[in-house]
Amino acid sequence: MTSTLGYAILAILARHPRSGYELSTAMSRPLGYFWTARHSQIHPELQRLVAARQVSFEQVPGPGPQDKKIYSLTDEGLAALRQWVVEPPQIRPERDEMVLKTYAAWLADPAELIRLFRDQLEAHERRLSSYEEQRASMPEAPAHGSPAFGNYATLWCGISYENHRIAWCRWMIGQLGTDRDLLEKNDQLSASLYPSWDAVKPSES
Amino acid sequence: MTSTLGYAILAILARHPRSGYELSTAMSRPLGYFWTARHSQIHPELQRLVAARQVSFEQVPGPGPQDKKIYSLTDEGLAALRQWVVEPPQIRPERDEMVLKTYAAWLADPAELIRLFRDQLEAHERRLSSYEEQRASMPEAPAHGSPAFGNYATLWCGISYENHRIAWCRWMIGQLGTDRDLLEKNDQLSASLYPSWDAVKPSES
DNA sequence: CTCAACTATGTCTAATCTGACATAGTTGAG
DNA sequence: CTCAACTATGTCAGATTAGACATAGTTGAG
Repeated sequence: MTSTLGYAILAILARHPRSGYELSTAMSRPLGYFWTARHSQIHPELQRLVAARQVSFEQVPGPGPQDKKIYSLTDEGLAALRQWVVEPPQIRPERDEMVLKTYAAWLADPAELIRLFRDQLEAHERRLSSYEEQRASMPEAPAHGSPAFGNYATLWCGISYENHRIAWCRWMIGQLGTDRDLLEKNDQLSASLYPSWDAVKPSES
Repeated sequence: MTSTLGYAILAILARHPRSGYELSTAMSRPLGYFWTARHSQIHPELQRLVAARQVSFEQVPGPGPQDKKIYSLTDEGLAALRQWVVEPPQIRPERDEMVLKTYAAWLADPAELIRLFRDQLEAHERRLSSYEEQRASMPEAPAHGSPAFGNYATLWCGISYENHRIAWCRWMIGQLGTDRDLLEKNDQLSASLYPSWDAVKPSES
């Protein structure tokens, strides 16, 4: 019944109570690296969670114009979150635009592709350093029952992911950088569409 | 103007013409590993692409009840696809449910978590073997201008990704398997919510 | 012969999510 | 003082997507 976004909110509130505004800033960085939501999604979801008695709130006069609503988990919310954590995840279909571009990369100019992958490589290297910095200011092996374990384990995943992505970008740049195909390039790009498609088995995907 | 789904369709049609039905089967396996769509999404999108003159179709009496519509790229569609390939990808926010569960993993029973991560590990190992099989029946280094290069490069990415994921699952299982915290477990799980939250700096996310 | 699986195209509702719109007080830089 | 940035909560229109509904002929197993 509760959506995954709902559980994301519960997971943050389990650390400590927050306002909707604080939740939306938390969902951009660093938690936003694996789950994002705008405030326009968070506010209605909080109302739903309150209706479902999984969170409650307390009105506090904040520094801003309006009263802050500080949300916290109810016992019911905590129980639901605990149950959800160990359930197998929904199979969300992967939709990776870079891989899709790669699937069609044979149609493009290698020099332009190299530029694209160099930019990607830089972005992933930047994110990796940011992760490494975070790891440096973190205890080595937090106890499983402490929130720090959640931070530590997600960070480990992020570092592993960025390393994978960096390796792949470097491999692509290497592949595209060989001279052999740069020479063939012009022929290939000017070749007509479907040169002999009815001679090709459709099973080749 | 054209959506990413539109480019996914163009990318498949660039290999060779297909019907909407064939597109939807292609979008489940193996292309579905990085881009999925149901036929209920594909048919309307094809109508849009026809209206935009990026694809055209030819009616063919198929084996089924209705005429097959065989779609193929127009020159305009091919040009649009080529341009899109080298453009920087949209920043799609990551939404990884397993990592979200990991973020909240400190709340759960380590034994149940191990079960969860073992299942994930097995799933990723299965997918990796399927990728390795595909690689075995594939030329070593296809020319950049041939569709086989697209297959080869996406497969390389998939193998790298599964290796990262497998490494992370194994690391998690190792972390959770230590006895030290199994002993602490009962204390932690029965600890009350927010034991001293107002003593904690809210900056700790 | 019957039934299930496959081929083939389409529509519709509901959920999720983005980006814009709307309002409004505080704080600090120049 | 003024203006931008920040804090703070909310709504709404539109795009994307999943899952169900709808129809209907062919093919092969038992």
